[in-house]
Amino acid sequence: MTPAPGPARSHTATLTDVARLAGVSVATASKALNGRSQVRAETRQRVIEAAERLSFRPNQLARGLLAGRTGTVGLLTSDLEGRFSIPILMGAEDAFGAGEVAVFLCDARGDAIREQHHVRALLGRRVDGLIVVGSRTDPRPSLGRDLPVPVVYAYAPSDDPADLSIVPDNVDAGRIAVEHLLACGRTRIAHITGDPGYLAARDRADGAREALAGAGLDFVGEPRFAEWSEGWGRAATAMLLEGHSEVDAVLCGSDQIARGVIEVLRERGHRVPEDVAVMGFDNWQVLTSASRPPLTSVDMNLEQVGRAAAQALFGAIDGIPRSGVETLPCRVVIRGSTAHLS
Amino acid sequence: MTPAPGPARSHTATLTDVARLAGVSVATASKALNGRSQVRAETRQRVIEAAERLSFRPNQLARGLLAGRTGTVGLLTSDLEGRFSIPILMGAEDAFGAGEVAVFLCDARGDAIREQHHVRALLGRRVDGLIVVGSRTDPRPSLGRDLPVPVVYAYAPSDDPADLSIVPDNVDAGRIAVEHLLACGRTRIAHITGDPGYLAARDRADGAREALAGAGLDFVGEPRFAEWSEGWGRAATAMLLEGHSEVDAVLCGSDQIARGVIEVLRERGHRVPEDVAVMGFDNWQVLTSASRPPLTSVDMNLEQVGRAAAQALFGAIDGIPRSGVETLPCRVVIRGSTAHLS
DNA sequence: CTGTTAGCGCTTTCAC
DNA sequence: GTGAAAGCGCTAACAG
Repeated sequence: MTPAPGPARSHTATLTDVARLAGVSVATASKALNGRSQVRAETRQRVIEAAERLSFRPNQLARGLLAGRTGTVGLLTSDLEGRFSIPILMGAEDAFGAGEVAVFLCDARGDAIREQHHVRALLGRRVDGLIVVGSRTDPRPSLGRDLPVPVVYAYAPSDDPADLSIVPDNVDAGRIAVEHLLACGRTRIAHITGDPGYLAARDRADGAREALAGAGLDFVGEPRFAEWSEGWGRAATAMLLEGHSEVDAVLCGSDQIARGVIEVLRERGHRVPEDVAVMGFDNWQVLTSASRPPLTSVDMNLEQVGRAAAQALFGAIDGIPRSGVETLPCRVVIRGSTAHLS
Repeated sequence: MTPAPGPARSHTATLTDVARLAGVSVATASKALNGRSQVRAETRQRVIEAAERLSFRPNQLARGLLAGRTGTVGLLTSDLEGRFSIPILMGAEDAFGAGEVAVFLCDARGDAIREQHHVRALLGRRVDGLIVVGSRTDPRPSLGRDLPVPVVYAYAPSDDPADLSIVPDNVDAGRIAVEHLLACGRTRIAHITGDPGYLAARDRADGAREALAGAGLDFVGEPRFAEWSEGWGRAATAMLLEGHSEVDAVLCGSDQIARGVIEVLRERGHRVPEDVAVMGFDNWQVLTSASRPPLTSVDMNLEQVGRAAAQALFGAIDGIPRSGVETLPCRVVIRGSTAHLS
């Protein structure tokens, strides 16, 4: 009368089995395997051997039940296909994987209901904490203050300042991008970027303008906002060249836009980088390295965002909470599409 | 004397709390909440209200401990950054998320040691099953036959035929690609593809050649194997045009290669698709839709691979194991880069 | 219909 | 040093 038509689980070895085989009590077996000091060396050895023979793995469920801590965390993403979630997720997985923490992955598909459902499920599994990964840097609704476990928001900050959020510093990203172009001797810099509804687009533009102002300059023409696409990069470049043929650098809001920009520049006989330097954001390898010339780009250090979020969560679990929005610096990755004026 | 400097867990409500508040025994509370029939309606109501007031969530650890089933599975990837793992992972997450199963994500970073470590950790957490996601379609070492839970391999098949593997049908993919080109009236078809060390490259070429043979044709020139890159696409096209200017279609081993091919074709004054049709594999949106013209490509249906793997795992957990390598069909996504000859 | 009892696998006092 | 016993939160027998 087996409980179910279930799997032929050949009774995974339990501590009781180990203890019996070693001829000791479960208590002693437990102590022996967990390195407790109150065990005779010879006994410990016998237990360890028994455990090995049975390929015993302690049941973490039972442990967690007792300890009140499960060594698991929930990773809640809103869109897995988006390419920003993945590096963050990798960073987090990395930081956790090093320790003894396992990660539950849940994708809410951008749906609040689904998200709520996942949160409840995760809490039922008694995760020790939650990381919420957004797909854009605009603030998102907080999960609330009354959760029984700490939460860290990554990439997309929570709209509640009492929560802790870790995000890349897009303003600074715009700043260092322009600084690089200035260092290359460029002074007539245009900006072609993406959807103005994205905070990232506005932040980058703001930072860039700030850096220009610091050098007593401004953009050539107004920044052009529209779409994060190659097509827009092409269209905007055509327009730009008509009004401002004196341009010597184009800062693009994304690598995709930059690809389009470069393409049209070359078609129109402008050499990159000799005549016009081009740089993008995101440092998306498949685009940057296949570009002709390879594309200089600002890397948002997303893996680091993930790692930092994981570490912050650790801290919060251990009772050292932080709050507010913390930003992480980005970095310029220099390739052939920008170069010093000779 | 709290157990640890741990989180200020304000004592998450337990079934005992609910029972006390409702004025019944834990057993009755359990029955009431789980829809067991032997409870008076009025009592059940009282328990449910109590549970709600305490925002009680049943502890899945305790449940799992008792049931011998945890409702969790492990998803073992070898390279998260690779773009093939993600859709598969999404499909699997999707199929599971619909039910009551939670997914542990582990990335082995292509390292066998790390993988082994993750497997042990997952078994310790008593997952009900494992999905192993590879990053290429070449067979990979089996995790072994003596695991206490069922395993399904996705994308990369196991080298042990006793295991169950779900993979896209690359031979058929090559076949349907050529059939599409033939349907477009093309007969002088060249093949530029990636690393010959990849089974996927060889399979696709084999399938393509088979379909050509069926029409009494063969490739124009020998298939050119080298790298999965735009750069190789460009170089190979230059070579191709020298020896075989009569070509009227190029089947590319990947979308990246196709992008390079199209670029050089256009530079050399060949119209796409009027003079030469071009198609790729993978249907990687960012590349296919930004291409000029948009790129026809073979989609490997990876989400479906993930979903199928999840379903197969369900089956195996319920005691209906399968084995061997099962292939799933791919599909041609037609865009502007291929067109009927007028 | 409801409550008592036992036990899932493990760790932890506390006697011996 | 070692073992007996209690209990983490829950469900499933079995009594009442």
